[in-house]
Amino acid sequence: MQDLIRQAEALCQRSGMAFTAPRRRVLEILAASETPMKAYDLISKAGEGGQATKPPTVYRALDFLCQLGLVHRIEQDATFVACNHAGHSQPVALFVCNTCLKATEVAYDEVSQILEKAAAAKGFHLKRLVVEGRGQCQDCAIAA
Amino acid sequence: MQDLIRQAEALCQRSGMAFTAPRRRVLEILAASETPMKAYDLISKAGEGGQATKPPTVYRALDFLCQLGLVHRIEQDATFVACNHAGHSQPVALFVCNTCLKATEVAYDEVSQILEKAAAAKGFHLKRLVVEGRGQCQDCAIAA
DNA sequence: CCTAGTATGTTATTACATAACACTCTATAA
DNA sequence: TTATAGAGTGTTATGTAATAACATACTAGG
Repeated sequence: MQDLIRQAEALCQRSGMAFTAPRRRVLEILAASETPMKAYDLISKAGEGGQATKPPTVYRALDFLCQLGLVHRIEQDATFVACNHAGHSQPVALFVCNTCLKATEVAYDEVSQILEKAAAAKGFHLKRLVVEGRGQCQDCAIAA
Repeated sequence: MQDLIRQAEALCQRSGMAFTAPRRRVLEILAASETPMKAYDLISKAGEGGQATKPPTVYRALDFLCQLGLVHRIEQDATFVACNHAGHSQPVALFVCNTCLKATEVAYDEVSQILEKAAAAKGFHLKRLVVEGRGQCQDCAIAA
């Protein structure tokens, strides 16, 4: 997790972007969380201790972090999760466990090629792809 | 489009579910729309002419129609679109054009198998899958 | 030093979705 | 016939997600 922060710093430096306090704070909170978080939980968490934090501050940080690929937004339920593969922004699928709510990240290449072809067959040129799943993770399967 | 309504009626009859007025109304509006619609546009559209329609009425109808596979929810932007392949609820990917906003539906099988395997490799058992894309459709590519 | 660009702080509002409860309708079994 | 269970709708209110708009601060280049 400290790792992730360092990666973020390095990434920002390379691309000439500022890794400012609110951005760091949001990433730290997400990195420390076991499960994806809702924006408003992030907002209240970010406000603990220090000064109150308002929605736009957090949403702006999230936009920034998502663009860098350091954070992913899970569209299904509007939650946010820190990314493992910081930096190399290959497409990833996010699988969320219905029981423990943890997210598993899976890189795919094959899939995106197939989908691009399938889209192309209908004349559609794909720019962005969202692949998400729900189900049961290994730990919860064992526990059950 | 009349077709879709008839399919819906048949589908409901077979499964012993009621194809009630609000459900029909919501499906009609969606089927008549060129592009996916936001819930609140649906709500105000549904309220035109007849009596005012409130959010829960429409959301309930949408839940119902989504469960039957007659309507899809596009998670990226929280819109809803009527489905072509009523009845046989195979997994579909939805590709939305950034220009004209129309949605293209593409069935996939291959992809879901690959993703299931990829998930299984991490011990994850997949139950539901969301595949969505953004890009440019054929018509808009030609126009540009 | 000033000014353009980038980022944050703050207020207010818009958009998306559901909880909770009362009511209606219909089928079925006493 | 009437009771009652189930499914569905109507309505009020509220909860939750996200952004518009504008003021302010920081920093680097002319």
